[in-house]
Amino acid sequence: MAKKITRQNAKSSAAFSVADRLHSTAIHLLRRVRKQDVASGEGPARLSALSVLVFGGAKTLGELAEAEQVKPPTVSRIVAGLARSKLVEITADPQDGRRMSIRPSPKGVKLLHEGRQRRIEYLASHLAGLTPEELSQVAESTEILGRVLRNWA
Amino acid sequence: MAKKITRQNAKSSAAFSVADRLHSTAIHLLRRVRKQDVASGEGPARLSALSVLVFGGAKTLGELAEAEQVKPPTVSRIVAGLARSKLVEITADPQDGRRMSIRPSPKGVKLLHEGRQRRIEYLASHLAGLTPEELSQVAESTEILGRVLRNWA
DNA sequence: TGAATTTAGTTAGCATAGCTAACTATATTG
DNA sequence: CAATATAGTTAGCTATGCTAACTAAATTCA
Repeated sequence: MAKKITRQNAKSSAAFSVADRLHSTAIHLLRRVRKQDVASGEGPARLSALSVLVFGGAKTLGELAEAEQVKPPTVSRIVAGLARSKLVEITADPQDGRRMSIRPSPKGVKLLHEGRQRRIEYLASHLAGLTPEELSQVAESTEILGRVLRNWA
Repeated sequence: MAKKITRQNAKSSAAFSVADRLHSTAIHLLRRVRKQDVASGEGPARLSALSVLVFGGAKTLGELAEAEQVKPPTVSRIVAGLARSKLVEITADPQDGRRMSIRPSPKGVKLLHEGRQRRIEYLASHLAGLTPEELSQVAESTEILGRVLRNWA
């Protein structure tokens, strides 16, 4: 039986192709960028968590797990690593003895910004060949995907 | 000393912001998609390597390492895992006894396409809220970044 | 030709990062 | 106050990245 071509099918087909390429591109882009991040001495999960803390402010372990979309035991180790490197400061919640408040330390803020700088200079040097139009298209697309992520079920 | 504002600075500044958000977006997007890929029973590195083999054809271990931007020992284990799951077939190069030729098995091709289907349906359902214009903007941007990756130093 | 070097891939051992299951300790509820 | 729920940790598994040191095959060259 022949498949009926509808607007919905056309849309799904476009999304199919976009999603697949997006996935592959994201994987390979991160592999490249990760090589710059090794200079920070911290792994990607720790840098990502630190970034959430620096830009989103103090969080409990559970909130951080939620934001990072990983399970509490995983965050527990990530935070332990960050604390060992003195990149975060941890205080107990005086209202609730089970909760902890995790904040970036000045050292953590500094390390994150330096890493960001390195990463950007590296990426920017590779985006140098793009026209301003292309660059703004990438920016626009990133904005769109960021919105999709925030509205994710 | 005041910083001179030039077209170059403006461009760098745009690239700075784009690169940073791109990085964060890529990380969080992959975390989401990865949850779908667990259904395949194989990890992200194996699926990525398998994808390279399915779409790029047979490769030696070294070529695969090059394509995946990881070191030979890492690929060695990835390929061993794929072989254990019967997703690739390995033959010795008759010309050079040191080399191996790694090809996807029919089962590997099937698994990759099924995973691709699952991933796309999942992603597509979340891209459903986008306008056709937004979707094509993401597609365009992915195309641009793919080109950047292929021309990477 | 045969010894030295180079090349392809493996093995061993380390760290990070994800998970589940089972635990501790604190809060809340009945 | 006992039972239950919640926050986080610990233990132990797998996967993925690395470097250093190894094996085996091919190539170079004296």
